[in-house]
Amino acid sequence: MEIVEPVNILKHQGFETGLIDEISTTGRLKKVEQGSNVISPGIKTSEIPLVLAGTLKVMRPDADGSEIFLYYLEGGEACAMSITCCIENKKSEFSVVAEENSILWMIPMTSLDAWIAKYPSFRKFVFTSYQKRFDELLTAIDSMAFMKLDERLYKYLLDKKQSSGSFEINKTHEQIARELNTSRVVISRLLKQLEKEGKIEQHRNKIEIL
Amino acid sequence: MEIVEPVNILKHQGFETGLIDEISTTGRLKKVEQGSNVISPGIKTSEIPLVLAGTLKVMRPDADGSEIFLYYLEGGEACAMSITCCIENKKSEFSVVAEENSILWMIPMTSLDAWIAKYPSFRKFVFTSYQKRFDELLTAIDSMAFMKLDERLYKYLLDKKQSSGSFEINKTHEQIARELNTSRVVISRLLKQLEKEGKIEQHRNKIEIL
DNA sequence: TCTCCTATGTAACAATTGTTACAACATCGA
DNA sequence: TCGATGTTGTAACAATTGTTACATAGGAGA
Repeated sequence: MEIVEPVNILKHQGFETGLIDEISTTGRLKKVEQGSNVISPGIKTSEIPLVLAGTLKVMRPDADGSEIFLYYLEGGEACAMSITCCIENKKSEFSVVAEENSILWMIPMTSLDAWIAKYPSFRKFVFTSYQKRFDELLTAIDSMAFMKLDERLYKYLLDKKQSSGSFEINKTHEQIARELNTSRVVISRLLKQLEKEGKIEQHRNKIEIL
Repeated sequence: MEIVEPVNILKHQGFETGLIDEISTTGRLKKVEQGSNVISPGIKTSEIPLVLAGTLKVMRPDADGSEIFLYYLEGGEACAMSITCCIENKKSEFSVVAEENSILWMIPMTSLDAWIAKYPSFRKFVFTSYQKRFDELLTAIDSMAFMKLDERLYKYLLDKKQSSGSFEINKTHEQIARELNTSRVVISRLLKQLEKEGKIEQHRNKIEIL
């Protein structure tokens, strides 16, 4: 994986140098492997993950173990839901998993409130994060409320392509089915249909977007 | 409608007296009639509505005019999505309608950033608002992803009872169908079913929760 | 090479939700 | 009182999605 200098990502957010200093000295670097949990549902966290490299996947679990895909967090983005969780000291009601090997900067929540009060750029950053996540959740709601499964599936594939920058998606039908909260057979059926329509090509463990 | 002294609602949020003064002098009172639009999709707003009395209904529109119900805003609550909208100066991607005759305190966005920097209680208020709305959106997602329509409908009725404090719901099948993004016939069918199960009683333009 | 395991394809059927059409009934105003 | 309009009930059918069962194929490792 590309080696990332945390400070560059922070500068890119338009943070004041004082803030960058504070973040650099109070946070810590964390590397996570693909598939590993960053935040588990039902657990209190005291750190906010800021993505330096890689991609995190945010999921919503329900009572009986299934999890539905919500959105991806990419470079420069922080998990807005963690922020409210931390500030309110509540258990998380979502899960965050590393979609690829990723590098994170973990920001302890103790400093958050002070930074929000002190640095305009940090306020801007936090509110922009909220705005983005609201948009993502609303988009997820749109998909579920207004789109049929075949459209949702195709949108899912395009989102994945977008976030990974690759035309190839290395997932099984089973994995996709779980993220869209349906069954494998249904996904196989719809993928076949997308293939017939010339939108994708299928290989073992791999789907190619055309 | 009950007459409300704005200051009491503000005090109830634990706001500092300085903040209460600022809000009282920079905001304005607004009365809205049941059914009237408070925020329309695609429009920029420069004021945040804070509910003093009554209930607002927040909806998500899609391209072809249908709107799905998201959640209610009740006394003491502010519209979190308006806050990000205002701060980012973006058009709203949702609509807010008065569910009953309501009294609002409109807070101009110009002061927001300063108050967030200055008043800890206001930061707390803003982040609590965000937390609540995230929760509501996640709950809406849960409903759509994991529940069948009959359960969603019953949950909708119970939510409505909860927010209005009344066992009677004055809505037609058609209205309910629109908010749940389905058709009237389907709602009639399911309401009949709920009636047979002894969960509700139906009258013209009115549903009674048992 | 031969198994074993996992991934994918497919058919048949069930359940849920959506659509169309029409009947029955209440309410309101002419 | 008499339409006109809006609300609800119901049947029949279509479309979508979910489930079960089994077949086929590819790859990993003994």
